[in-house]
Amino acid sequence: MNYWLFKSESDVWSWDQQVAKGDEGEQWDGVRNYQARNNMRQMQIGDLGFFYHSRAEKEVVGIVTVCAEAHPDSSIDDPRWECVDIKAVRPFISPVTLAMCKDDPRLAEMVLVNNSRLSVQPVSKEEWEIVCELGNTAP
DNA sequence: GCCAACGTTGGC
DNA sequence: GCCAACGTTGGC
Repeated sequence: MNYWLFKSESDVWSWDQQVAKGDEGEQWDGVRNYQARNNMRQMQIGDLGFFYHSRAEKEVVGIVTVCAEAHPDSSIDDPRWECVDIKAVRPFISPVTLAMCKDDPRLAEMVLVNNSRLSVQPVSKEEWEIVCELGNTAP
């Protein structure tokens, strides 16, 4: 059981759109970065992830779970790119902003804080619990 | 809207 | 295999 973080600009694919997909979920397509893809290849069904809105909001807004393991990305005709399917689990009671993560010394090693460009990233169990606590949300 | 940081591409 | 040029991301 591993933890991850998925980034999306809310005007491209938002948490509300993800929620609207329900238990069916949606493929996390459009990733064109090898590191991000490799992270998705390691995901297993049942892994949990944060859903993060980048650019405008810069905050974690919800929790998702992996509901299909890595498969070819149907949005492009190029076998190099794969993606997983994710579905919404629950929203954060209060969103956790990037600023809050940067302000918390326990999250100094978090990829979100250190490598702002990676769009699919691993989260440690400790970081997972801290961010959930900051958002008053069950881990 | 700007621009720094980063990743990718392609010429050599 | 190197690296300059280019495109994109995402914080500010």
